[in-house]
Amino acid sequence: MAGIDEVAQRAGVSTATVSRALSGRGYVSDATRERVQGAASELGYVVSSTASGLASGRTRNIGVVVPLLSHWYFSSVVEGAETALLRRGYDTTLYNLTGGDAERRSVFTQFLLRKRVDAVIAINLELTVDEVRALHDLNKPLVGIGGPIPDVPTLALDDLEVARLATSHLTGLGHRRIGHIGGEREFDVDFHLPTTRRQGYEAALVDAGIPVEGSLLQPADFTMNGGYIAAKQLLGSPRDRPTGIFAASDDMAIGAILAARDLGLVVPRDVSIVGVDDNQLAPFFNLTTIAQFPRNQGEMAVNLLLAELGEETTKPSDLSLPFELVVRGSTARPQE
Amino acid sequence: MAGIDEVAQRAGVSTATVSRALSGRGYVSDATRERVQGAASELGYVVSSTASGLASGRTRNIGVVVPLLSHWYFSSVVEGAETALLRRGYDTTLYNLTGGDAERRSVFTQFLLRKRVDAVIAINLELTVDEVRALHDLNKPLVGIGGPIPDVPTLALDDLEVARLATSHLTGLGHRRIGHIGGEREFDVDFHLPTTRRQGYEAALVDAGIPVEGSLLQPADFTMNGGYIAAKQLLGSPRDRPTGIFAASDDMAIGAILAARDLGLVVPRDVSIVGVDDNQLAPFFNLTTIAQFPRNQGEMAVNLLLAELGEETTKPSDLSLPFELVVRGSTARPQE
DNA sequence: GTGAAAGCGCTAACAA
DNA sequence: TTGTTAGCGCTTTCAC
Repeated sequence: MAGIDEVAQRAGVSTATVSRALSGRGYVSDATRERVQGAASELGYVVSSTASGLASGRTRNIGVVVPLLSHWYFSSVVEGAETALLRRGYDTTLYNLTGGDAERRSVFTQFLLRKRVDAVIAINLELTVDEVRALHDLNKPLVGIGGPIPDVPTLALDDLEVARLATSHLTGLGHRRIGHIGGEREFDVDFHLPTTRRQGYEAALVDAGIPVEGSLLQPADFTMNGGYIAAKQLLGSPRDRPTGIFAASDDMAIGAILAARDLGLVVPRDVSIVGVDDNQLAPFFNLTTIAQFPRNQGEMAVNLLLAELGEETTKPSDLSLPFELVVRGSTARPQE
Repeated sequence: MAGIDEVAQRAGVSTATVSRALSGRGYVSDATRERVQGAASELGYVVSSTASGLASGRTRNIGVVVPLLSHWYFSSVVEGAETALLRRGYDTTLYNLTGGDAERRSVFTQFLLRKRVDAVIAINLELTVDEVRALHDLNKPLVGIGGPIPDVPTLALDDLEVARLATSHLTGLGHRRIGHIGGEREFDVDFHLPTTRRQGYEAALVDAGIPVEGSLLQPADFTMNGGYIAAKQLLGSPRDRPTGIFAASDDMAIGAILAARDLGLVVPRDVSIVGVDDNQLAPFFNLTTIAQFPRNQGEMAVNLLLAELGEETTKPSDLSLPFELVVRGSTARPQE
């Protein structure tokens, strides 16, 4: 494969000029630049990332670390980040931490330190002080999604407000007995998302002057099956059955819809159900939900990171992630 | 950060010996190796991948190319591949082709050619001759999943047999009127998977002496909603309604289950339904299905690829991917 | 605006 | 088994 000297020769310039022309760093006249670009493309020349990386210290590669990939949310965030990076000429190197502690340690003490990446995006990961320091010592910027991480700029959803909005949608419709699915202590990893959403639910009840009742809280594991089981519990007894349910994820909300059907209840006539995510199944189940936008989140993280790397980019001014109530057919006024 | 000379100095050897001790290439006495490894870990030394890559021509990084990431199947395959690679000390660089033609071209003419990766895994991608040649010219091995690609070893599911097995399960139970959801011409990309599965369905019918009926074929787009609509069509008319349905994916099969319920039919009493995939929702819906194992597929591809790169590994002897009938509660004998 | 030349931090002949 | 040394293919300083 053609090297930089062949391009230089063909364009009648030095290798230094080729480098400048192709990377956009330093002064090159327009005429020369075009000549070089022409020569490069005729030869099918592509800069060697290893040589360029060694000489410059920049790899044009970003590490993306996820706790899990085979889940709608994470794969969508990664997809959004990868697309944004590719557009800017960056590669995306993926680290999936599903393998457990030893794997996580090796990623943070070996893989991320071998200078393959210029910077790191950490998705829904509570990084330790040591993990952050190791990266900062190497001068690798770090951006988080799903925060907060000390000393790391982090994009985060305001889960309290998300839950409050979802629940207020129900109180606004006139519901007074509202159940909540989520918030199991056991699953309270990841920045206490389940707990925070439960608190948002409670805040909305308080806002509406409704007392919080322990019996209306059903812990679940954020799966459809978990939501199904929890909803059966909530909806099973005919007396003082809730007329509305706020589930902390769409999967659980859909499980709740299916549980309601199995109990002979009609949604939303007998019970209104609202979720969080707006995942790919939500439209099919006609689910009212609080949408979040994972692809866009990945892209925002990229913009934030590239700004730290000194690239020209539209740095997000606000680190709070957007969300939005999407009203579909699973919620309505309660029956008289 | 510590460099190789510091390690060499601390261990009292030359940099060449450090390189050999840490990479495992070339002779080093056990005593020396341990001394070097000790020095390296005390200093927190990690080999620079750019320097090592430039000098050796090996990057210890594999490119994984997918048409789409935010789907259970693809994210699971990538997860399996990434885990297997990480275990072997390799990084995984991800290329998602969702962006369209221009993006695909840039990936194959720029990104993959900049020598960031040693080899490439292509998932469910019909590569062009040019794309394959560009990689082979650079001496980058290539392995496919979901094959066949000319000149490229490819792991593939025998879709004809998968569909035949699913359908035979129904004929074996005594079903004679069996509908099929899938096989829309429009979606017949990706190595004709939909068409092949339809042919397997037809083959099983022929095996059982059952004539193929056009009215029992319902095209759909492999989504839950598509399966729902198709099943409504198939099950809507009470006379000569099929007693069994083979859907070419679990998502469609689940859509069919929900359609049956909405029509007042009980699964499997009134209609048996079988899918393909064994995805994360299948157990919840108690769906009988043909399981495939995407994580394992990613791992197999890695083993195949590492063998081509000359690494010690258990090279898969058989390029056909395993599948398996999983009988759950959505299939039963037809009613008398 | 462009060229000459000195590295970037390793690996791999080759020699010992 | 280990050390010496010449690159790997670029980028960047400095001089012009």
